[in-house]
Amino acid sequence: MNISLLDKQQLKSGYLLAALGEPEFDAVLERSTVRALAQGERLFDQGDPCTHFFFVLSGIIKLCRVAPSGEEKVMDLVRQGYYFAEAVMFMGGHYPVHARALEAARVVALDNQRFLELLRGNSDLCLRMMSTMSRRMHGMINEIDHLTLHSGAQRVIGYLLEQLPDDVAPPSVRLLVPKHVIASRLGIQPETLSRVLARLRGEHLIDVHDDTIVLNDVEALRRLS
Amino acid sequence: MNISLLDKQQLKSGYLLAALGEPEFDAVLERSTVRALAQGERLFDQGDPCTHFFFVLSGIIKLCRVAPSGEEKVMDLVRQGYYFAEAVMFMGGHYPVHARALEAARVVALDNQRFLELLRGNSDLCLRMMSTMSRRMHGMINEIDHLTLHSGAQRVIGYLLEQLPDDVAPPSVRLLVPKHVIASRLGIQPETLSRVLARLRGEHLIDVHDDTIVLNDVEALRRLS
DNA sequence: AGAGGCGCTTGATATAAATCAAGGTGCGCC
DNA sequence: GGCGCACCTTGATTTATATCAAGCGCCTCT
Repeated sequence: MNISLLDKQQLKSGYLLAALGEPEFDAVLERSTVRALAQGERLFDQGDPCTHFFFVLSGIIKLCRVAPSGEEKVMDLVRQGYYFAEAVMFMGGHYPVHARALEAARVVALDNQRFLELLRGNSDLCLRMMSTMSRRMHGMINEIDHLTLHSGAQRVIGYLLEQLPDDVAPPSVRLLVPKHVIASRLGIQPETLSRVLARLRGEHLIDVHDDTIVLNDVEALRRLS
Repeated sequence: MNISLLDKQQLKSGYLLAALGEPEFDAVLERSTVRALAQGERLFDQGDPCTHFFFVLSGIIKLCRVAPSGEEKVMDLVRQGYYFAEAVMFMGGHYPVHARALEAARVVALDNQRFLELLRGNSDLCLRMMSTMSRRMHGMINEIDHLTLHSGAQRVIGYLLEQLPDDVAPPSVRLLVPKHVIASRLGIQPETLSRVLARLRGEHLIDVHDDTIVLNDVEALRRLS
């Protein structure tokens, strides 16, 4: 599928490509395509040869690993306006995770070869790329920290605080994905997530209405996380 | 402390700087210093302003986080010939972990500002840097995977196999750091590590002599990991 | 309308790993 | 020498979380 003007604008507004001039930007687009994915559709599997990286135009992409047992760990949930798999191109080879559309989604697939050519001659773009990668690494360090040094309940609270937009009153979070996906993201079972939320509700720290969670005492929650 | 010729050679043989020509390499060295650290000595703390990244000439550097409770999680153990904290410079700000010398160590401290200048004009160096960062990210993905999808015993086995040099017979691993450090690295308690090793010993899958572990059945261990 | 399926919750039970506790070994140091 | 101190091991107990199981509300499809 070809790329509409609107898509182009969205793509260019992302941090990574904002550094590019018109001719370079067009050069990237030349070999880029838009992929529309149905709910649950596969974008790539772990181990697939890595040829492209991606930008999310709409919808949510789930990046996950699956254990031999079939159990699945959600590594990341990528939303509109974010990139993913951009770091893989530097090791070539294969995608280290599976990518699935959690809901109907549209992504831009950017050609690795073409982009590497561009990087070779544009160290400003390189620095942006490295900044993006660095940010991602910090996120992973925090994730490892949380998985090892914090309890399940603490990770849940941390997730809620992380998702909290800083402009809403009362402070509240919309869960945009099914709870069992969030549980996997946090490395706990759905039952455990349910119980943690029930406990927090019992302590009047939060209120739950469908997929909206109101944080009644952000300070107290912050102390607990 | 100044940099000896031998140190220079070691530094230059690392992947990252191997791309540099003589004048550029000298430019990097100009603002670099060698730091000798005693056992247990602090190199930097989490939150310290990030001004340098490092290369290990000798000894072992421990990168860790510590929980409010005081409990410590070893994020990485950096050996001779490897870099660390090189990705932090792109986000500026602060070190995300503590760095300590596990044993007496010598490191080269490379000035971030100077290195960034160099990167700005050298996209070949940029690509090497990105490759290094990409490799590190893959390691972190695997770490998160292991922490969530594998049991303590499986992580221990995975660690042993990872450390296994591929040229020794019989297949064996020298633990170069105290066992409680490895336990923290794996996200388990020292007692648990001890028990796992005892169990594997009981099943004749490994033999333990002091800090050397002989893997009697690599294939079987690989199946278990 | 009824059947089936999915997502979620709640309860009962099981289990891996942490914690608590004690003892052993080796080592530096007074 | 012998005392204190890491480091490690092993046993007993506790605890957080997973697992198993059942039930509910909601949606879709026939």
